[in-house]
Amino acid sequence: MARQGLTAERLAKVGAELADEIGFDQLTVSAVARQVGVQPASVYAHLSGTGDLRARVALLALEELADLVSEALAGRAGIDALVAYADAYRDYARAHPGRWAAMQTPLDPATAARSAGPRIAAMTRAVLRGYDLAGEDQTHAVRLIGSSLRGFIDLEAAGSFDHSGPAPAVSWRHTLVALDTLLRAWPPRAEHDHGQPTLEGR
Amino acid sequence: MARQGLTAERLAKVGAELADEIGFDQLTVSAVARQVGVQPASVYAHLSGTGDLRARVALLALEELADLVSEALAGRAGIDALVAYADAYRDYARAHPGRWAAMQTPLDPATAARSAGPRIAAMTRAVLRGYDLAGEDQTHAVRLIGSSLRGFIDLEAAGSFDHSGPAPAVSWRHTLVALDTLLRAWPPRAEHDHGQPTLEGR
DNA sequence: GTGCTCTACCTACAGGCTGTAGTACAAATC
DNA sequence: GATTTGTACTACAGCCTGTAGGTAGAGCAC
Repeated sequence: MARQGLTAERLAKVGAELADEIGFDQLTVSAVARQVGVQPASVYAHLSGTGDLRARVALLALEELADLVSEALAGRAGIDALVAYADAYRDYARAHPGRWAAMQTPLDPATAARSAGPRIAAMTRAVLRGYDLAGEDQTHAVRLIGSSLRGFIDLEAAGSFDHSGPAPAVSWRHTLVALDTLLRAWPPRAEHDHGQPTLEGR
Repeated sequence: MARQGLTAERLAKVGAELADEIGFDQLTVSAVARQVGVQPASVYAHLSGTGDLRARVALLALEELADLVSEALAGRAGIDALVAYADAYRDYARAHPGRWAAMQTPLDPATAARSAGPRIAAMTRAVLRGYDLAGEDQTHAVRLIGSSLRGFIDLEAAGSFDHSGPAPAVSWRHTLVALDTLLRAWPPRAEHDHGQPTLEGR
């Protein structure tokens, strides 16, 4: 009855917190409405639906992560920058699993262009400035780093590392050192009996 | 009216195909019922609900992938085995996006133990037998490989590589060569001005 | 073939979520 | 105080889940 002062921004913020608690795939218009103590229909005055809600949470998460990465990278280079960059990702994902999940769902191209995604991409390339990479090699390196970090974080979040060996944090450190090693020696060369079979297609 | 001969196995198979078409997150009891031309309630005679349906699709996908990987690895070692292993993963994910997504969702521990997951894990370690890794190093290597491949495949599926540089397949080859290089030189060592800052915690 | 049993599949329904239409009431402006 | 604006409401239609209880076909005994 009394006005709550709902806005799309506030709903996105509530949605982000709720996603961290109950999981991004459980995030619905109804859940947000319940959380702020309002009827579901009222939310539709500010959001166009569940898809809109989730996209806004994703945008919010990208902004937050971009800010954290930006802060982490300040004044660092080489492996220090790489570690700071990677830790910013992993720390964020662990602290905010719902927002992390939100960031993984593809945005439509127009929205993606307006998001903080490009800002993050630029910082990723900035990390690689500490290494000696030119042209396409840089793209390959960006993709390798992105793949490894995202894969590790997803597997850790899914609990895939829970039932074996040393703590994930130890493997994480090894992974970062390994990536640093690779970047310093880029491009990698297959030195194998058969020559370079892997670059010949199948 | 006429009997369809529904079974849990057949429903899981239909579910797998449907997931590839409409997306794993759109896979519901209702959708499967529609697909086989039956009332939703009838499906509950064979499955305990949407969760059960999705878990069965995941198990089916794990079996399929395990068979493919097993076949791909036969008679190969070293980088050839690594490439065959990785390509089996990527090919499967590209051919069956819904089943790939199904495999990513965590199963409950009891089900996971009975799945083809352990079989796949054993084959992953088999790939590493071509390299000289002992004890914990092997675990770290398994995790790095798993992370990199899964991350790459997920990013490619999400379309993250669509708007830049060379074709993903090119980066994929580079990634595999890079991983091979790393495995041959394992453990990686940080050779940096500051010593080994990354192994000291933060 | 008649009757029995099992079970596959059905209709009907309760409850939750989405999204739309139309309404009441609070706040801001004049 | 009257008007305007917009916030939040009730009511509803539609789809999905999952349960309860009923019908009919398949296989078997005789």
